[in-house]
Formats: sequence, C-alpha cells, structure tokens
Amino acid sequence: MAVTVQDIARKVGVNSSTVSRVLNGYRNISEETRRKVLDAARELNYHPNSIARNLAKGSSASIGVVLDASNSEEFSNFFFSRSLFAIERAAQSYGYNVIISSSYKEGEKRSPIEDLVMQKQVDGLIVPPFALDAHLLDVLNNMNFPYVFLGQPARSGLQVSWVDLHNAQGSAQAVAHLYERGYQRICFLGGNPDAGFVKQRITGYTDAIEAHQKPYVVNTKGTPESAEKASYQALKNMEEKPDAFICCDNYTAFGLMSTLKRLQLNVPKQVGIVTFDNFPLAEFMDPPLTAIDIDTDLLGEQCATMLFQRIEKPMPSQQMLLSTTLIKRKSTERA
Amino acid sequence: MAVTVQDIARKVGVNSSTVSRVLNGYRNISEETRRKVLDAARELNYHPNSIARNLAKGSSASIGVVLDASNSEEFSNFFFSRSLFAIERAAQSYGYNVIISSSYKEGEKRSPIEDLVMQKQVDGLIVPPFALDAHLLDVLNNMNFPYVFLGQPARSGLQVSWVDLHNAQGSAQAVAHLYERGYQRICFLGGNPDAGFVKQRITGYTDAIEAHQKPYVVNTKGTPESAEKASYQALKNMEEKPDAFICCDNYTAFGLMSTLKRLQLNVPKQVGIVTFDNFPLAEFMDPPLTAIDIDTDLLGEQCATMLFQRIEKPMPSQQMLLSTTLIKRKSTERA
DNA sequence: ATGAAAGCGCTAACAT
DNA sequence: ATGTTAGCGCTTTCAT
Repeated sequence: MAVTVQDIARKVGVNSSTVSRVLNGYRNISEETRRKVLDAARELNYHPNSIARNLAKGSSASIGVVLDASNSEEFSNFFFSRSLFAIERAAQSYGYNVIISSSYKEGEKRSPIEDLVMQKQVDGLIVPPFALDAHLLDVLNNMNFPYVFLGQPARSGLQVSWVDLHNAQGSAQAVAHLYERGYQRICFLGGNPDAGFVKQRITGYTDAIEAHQKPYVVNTKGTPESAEKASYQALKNMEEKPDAFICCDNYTAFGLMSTLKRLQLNVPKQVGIVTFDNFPLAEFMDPPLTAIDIDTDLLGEQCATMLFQRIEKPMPSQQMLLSTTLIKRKSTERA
Repeated sequence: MAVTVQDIARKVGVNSSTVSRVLNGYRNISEETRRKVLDAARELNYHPNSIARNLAKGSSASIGVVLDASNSEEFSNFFFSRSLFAIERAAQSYGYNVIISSSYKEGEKRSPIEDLVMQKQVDGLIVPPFALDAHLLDVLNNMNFPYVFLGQPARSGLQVSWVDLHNAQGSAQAVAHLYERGYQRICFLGGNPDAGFVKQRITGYTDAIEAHQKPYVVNTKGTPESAEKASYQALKNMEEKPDAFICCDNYTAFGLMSTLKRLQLNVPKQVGIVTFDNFPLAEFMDPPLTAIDIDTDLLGEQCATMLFQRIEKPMPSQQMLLSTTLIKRKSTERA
C-alpha cells in the first residue's frame, strides 16, 4: 500500500540503503543519485514509516508528559495545560513527539507511565513531582532514564532535575513594590494550603518582609468566600490593621475586593493590592490589580529543553527557577 | 540490553512464536507451557517493545490530538484542555496512546499533522475543525483516514464526524427557565464574535425566544468592560428595558454585574441572570449565578469513543450533540 | 560512492 | 499445540 524505500530504490535503480543514505542526508553520495532519489521520493509522495525507523534506530523520538490528574483542581490544570502546549512546541522543534499519559493506575495493572518507559515508547519523561511514587522513581534512576520534574519536588533532598517558577522571588517583588509605594503594613492572604506553590509564596513573603515588619500571614481555603471572611477579620484587627495585601491568587483577591467594598475602603488609596497570577481576573477587577505574572509558556519550554539535553547525553542533575514579572496596575498606585 | 521474546523462548526451551502466542493470549496453548512462559516473563521482568510490536502489526496504537493553538485565547484553551484530559483517559482504557501536536506549520515544512498521519504515527485524529485546511481534509478523506472533529465545523455541509456541545439547547433552557421564573424581557449579551460557539448560542436564543418576544441581542467583545458598557446601554433603553440577561460567558456576566451594581438594580428581584459556563466565576459572584454548564469531560470522552469506533471499522459519518445542564442559583430566584 | 546482507523485536502464515 | 520461516520498513555494518 504505502510507498517504501524499496519502491524508490527500484524506480531509481539503486539499493535501498543508498536511498536511506540520501534521505538521511549523508555526505558521501554523488550529486546525481542524490537528485534522482529525491525526485523519485517526491514523485511517489514518499513518507518514511516512523515506526520502522524507530525500531531500526532503537529510539522512539517521543517524550512522555504525565498529566496532572490527581490534582484535578480546575485552576492549576489551567496553568499546567499552558505549559503542556509550550512543551509540545519545543518538542516539535527538536523533532520529538509528545505522548500524554495520566498517572492513574487502575487495579492491579502496571502504571501507565511505567509501561510507557519500559515498552520503549518514550525516550524521556516530564512529570509533576507528586506523580512519581518511590517505586517508579527507583526504576527510572536505576535504568538512568532521563526525566525532568515540572515543579520543584517537596522533598528537597532529592538529586533530581526540575524546573519551577520562582514563587519566593515573586513575593519579594511584591513586598518591595508595596514598600516603594509607601505601604507600611503588608499582609499575606494565603490560598489553598495543599498546593506546594502556596507554601513557597508564603515563605518568600515571610523572608522578604522580615526586614520591615513582623510577618502577617492570614490563611484562607483559596475560595473567594473564605478570603472574604479572613480579610475582614484582618481589617478588624485594629492593632495590626494592614494597609496592603499580597494575595496568593486571583480568587483570594476577588474575595478581598468584596470585603474592601463592604468596608468602603478605597483601593489603592487606603489599601494596596498585589495578587499572584494574572488570570483569570486580575486585569478585570475595579481597579485592575497589580499582579505577579508567571510565564507558563517559558516553564514548559525550559522543561522540555532540559529534558532533551539529558536525553542527548547523560549529565548531572540540574535545577532551574524562572523569574516572575510584576505587572504594575492601578491597585498599588498610591498617590 | 532489554529482555526480548527470544530470551524467554531460550529460557523456557520453546520457540519465540510460542512465547508471542502466550503473551497475546491465544487459546490453543498447553497450560504447562503457558505457565512456564508467563513465569519466565515475570522472572526476567519482560516488557514488550511496543515499537517492534507496532511495526509487525502495522498499527501505531496511538491517536493524535491536534492542539487548539491558533485560538490561543486563554479561556477556550481551558475548556479544550479539560477535554484533552478526558480523551487521554478514554484512550488509555482502549489501549491507545495520545500524541498531541500543534497544527502550526513553519515555513516550507509539511504540516506536523500531515506528517503524523503519513508517517504512520497515529491511527486516528481528533481535530478542532478550523485546524484542518482544505488540502489536509482532502488527504484524509482520500485515504479514508479516521478522524473526528472536536466541535461542529462552520461549514455545515461537510459529511464528517463531529461531537459538540448543544449550545443552542443551552440557550433554550435558559430562556425557558427565565420565563418560568416570571421574567418577561430577556436580553442576550453576546461574547467574542469570532468564536463559533457564540453564534450557536445566539441562534439558540433567537429561536427559543421567538414564541415570547422579539429577540434582543446585544453584542460585546467578550471582555467585562465591553459587556459593562453594552449592558448599560441596554438598560438605559427605556422602550425595551430588559428584566433578564443571558450572558454568553462568565466574563460578560462579570461586566454585567458591574453595571447592575452601578444602577443599583437588585439581582434577582429586578434583573435575572443566566450565564453560559460554570467557570471561572459563576458560583463566586454575588449572588451566585445560575449557569448553563457544559460537560467538557464528556465531550472528550465521546469524541474519543467515536474515533475508536471509526478506527475499528469504517462507517458512515456521525454527529453528536451533548446536552447542557442548567445549574439553578440565586441569580434567577425571583420571589 | 554504492551494494549486499544482517538485524531491530515482534507477529503471522504455513507447516507438522 | 508448537516449530519454522518470512516478513513489517528502515538503518547500518561490512564489503567492494
């Protein structure tokens, strides 16, 4: 059915290995046969069978990306999927396919990821840290299989490669910006305490603020209602009444805004706001919120790039933190 | 390096084809050799090489999903990625891998999708309709390659298979619900006019409303600001002043809410609101908004299922519309 | 610069 | 019920 190297070889009158050489750009080929082969390939509308090619070469020309499924929280999936798209783009430019796979393992079956690796379907893996259990981690390490974590693992002792956003730096940027604008008592409004990055954001705040004031972290569940209540309490606390908030995400910021309206506190005059993330609300609030933007595209791209390096040659583990960007808007424009 | 069927065959003292038969669950195998082979496989920690297997079987055991890249609008990507996860889950249960690929074609290269298909890397394709140009469509049809559109194509004449959400039905549900609650003059607040589903939502509204009133569609750009202005105008129009709105998405609803606060109109007493989509804001607004929810998981799952049917045996094209669900909340609770 | 032949690891048609 | 053999379509020695 399909056109093969043999067909081209017959048509041109050479051996199939010669065709292969031409198609793979080997140098020691006479200009004449090269042209003839290429012409024939075009005429016959030849497309290499990548499966056969991969079998012969002993590679799969694919990487696997493990989906962030256990964390099915809609919001974080959004950021993850942005990175996923960027990974695909990078992979394409390196000539790799991207196979996605959930980490979910049903019943007694082997985990789909283990299958992906052991069955030689992928040459490398991009994984959210929590998706790898101890067993799988062992397997990968023992066979020296290339993988990169998309996000910093909680157990920081591990000698593994990862790429993550510099959440702590984001907090520091926010703190610096708020002080620069004249705010004096800065409160951190926390988010869903289960998410790893929330801890990093809080720690970053705590570290950065110490030079100026006692840290003031108010925890919330990450929902607007929860943030509304928590921020209300904070503003009723007359002793340490904040004049600025750093919100852990757009939803807590949304809740905070409700409280401020209720208390008739003016933003940015009486209260300044910086929020983490520039989605889905920051720019649409009234006033638009100064935001710590994270580059999820870059995250995916760097993650993929790091993986390809590791696939091409073994190397010691690397870690990379990507800078956040402060987008200044009305909510911190104190006169 | 890796363990092969040969290794097992040698160890057990049978031929590799026998091993293959056992591993593939053929019936005419003596219980004894079956056990010996399976034991040996386990002992040697055998994993089949899927590339070799695919080459021999002439299939790839993979499907391709084309990424919604040209439409990089963050919001719609969110819904798409939800479907993507569901596709992966379905594929896994059918024993297929999912390869993602952007449709973006750089320079003179062939499109990545065409490569995916022609190089036998995938057995079927799930595609957002716009991602397929006329040429590629021809290629696929001529070779009878199985594919399913994720979303209804704009050119409705095409005899192709697709799965989509029943947007028009959603509008009809909203209209019926609002009338039932006693609202009388229902206005549709449109969204980004470039999105295909927006047209469907508007048409659904227009059709459903005709029994009751003259259709009243107010267009917006899909941003909160735009929706705020447009809804303000609508409410100033004394002749046909609406007492209810159907919003094309959560962002237009957000804009509308600003206007209503400004005009001090009470929701749900003076104005009722139904919004399309239950993300990211509908449940967090004050009051929480009645929403037309769409099941993006189901969308992905059905799309995949349809594709697998078509891969297994050729069949006439099918189309499927998935029902929307009305989630009733405070914003339509007229006393 | 090119041909011949072996082989990647598996499955399947044909024997027995 | 099992062994033999021939591929799947490509790459890659090893010759010449």
